[in-house]
Amino acid sequence: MSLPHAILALLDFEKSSGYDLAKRFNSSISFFWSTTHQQVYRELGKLTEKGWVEFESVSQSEKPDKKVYHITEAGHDALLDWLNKPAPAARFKEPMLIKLFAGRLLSREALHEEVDAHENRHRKTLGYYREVEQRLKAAPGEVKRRYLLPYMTMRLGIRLEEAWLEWIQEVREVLNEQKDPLQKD
Amino acid sequence: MSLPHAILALLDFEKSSGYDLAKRFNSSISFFWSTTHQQVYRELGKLTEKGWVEFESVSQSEKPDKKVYHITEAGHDALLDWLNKPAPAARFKEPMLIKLFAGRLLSREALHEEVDAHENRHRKTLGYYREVEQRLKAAPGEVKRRYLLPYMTMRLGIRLEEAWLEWIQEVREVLNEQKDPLQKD
DNA sequence: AGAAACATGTAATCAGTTACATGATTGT
DNA sequence: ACAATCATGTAACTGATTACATGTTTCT
Repeated sequence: MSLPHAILALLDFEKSSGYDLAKRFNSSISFFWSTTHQQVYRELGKLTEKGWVEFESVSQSEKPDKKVYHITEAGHDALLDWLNKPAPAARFKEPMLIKLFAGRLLSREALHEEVDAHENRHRKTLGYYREVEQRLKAAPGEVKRRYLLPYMTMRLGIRLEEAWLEWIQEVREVLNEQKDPLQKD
Repeated sequence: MSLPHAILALLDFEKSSGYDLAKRFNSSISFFWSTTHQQVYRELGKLTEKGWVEFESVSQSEKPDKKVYHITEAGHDALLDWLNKPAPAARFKEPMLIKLFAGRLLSREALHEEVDAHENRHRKTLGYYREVEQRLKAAPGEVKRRYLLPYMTMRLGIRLEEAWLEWIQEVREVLNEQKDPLQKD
């Protein structure tokens, strides 16, 4: 029930094509909402039927046409309605933690590999957020004001990534038996 | 593709009924995998057909019968196969952050309400984890050894909750205009 | 007396993923 | 030559949620 409203929220900021929306989902806000272009196209069809969005076909020279969607007044109202209700519960599914949970069935090497892979992934993501952060800090005042709350969502992303990386260090120490976290020492 | 393996991982630790599995999902490991009893029952049916789990009906005096499921050798093998493959990607969906992202359309009061509700939720969860942590630290050595890696997954839960709470403070300061995080001062 | 917890499930629907399909342009 | 990016979509399937259904015991 949140995807259509996430799309409306993005379009309310800036009109864009389905393809472009999918990209926005999978770059800037991927850490709290991700999806595929297939789902976006399907959802845009439903939103068009409801009259919450409309599109103009833009023919680009030498490139395939694109449909640039924008939010309508009815769509804006629907978004406001949704925003004024309490947010649905979060859903977090992390298969890697199932592996760690049952990790006593794996070799130390296999566990280290998994942990290394995750460290790379999280370092990369954190690096990306910090880049975006620096770019935003260098932007004009009006942009900063407009993007203040979207930026705050990214601040959480940064804090969560930092927490992950600290935890990964702790796991490594435990795997190497340099630390026994359940002893009260 | 991870739920059946999450069930196998839990059963590999300790046999239990469908009802009980659902409870285990929604208490100890809910922060990285949650589900409903309906889904668990359906999945247990499939796992039984595959021969990866089996059950015994236990008639309890004065209570309805329960089916106590345990993992089979084939199930253990299937779990090991899955554990030896790289973990699928994580999925995190947090509707509250959609609200904050589009928060410029809301009143300051509405935003504060949402933030307060989240602070309560995360404080409660963190309190619960810390209780479990204290109980584990007081447990016998064999229990500690057995639950070392499951405990490490909870350690991440603790760190993520702490990160959320710190971030919520930051959001509050920004909403109260006590802080402008995009100024490089 | 009523609510919550114990215990199991079916049915219907909704959300999300994977596979397939097409065709042009740009970069290595 | 080959991969990647731009740009759009359909179809099939799998995963997850919500509503419904039943009956007991224990707690307030």
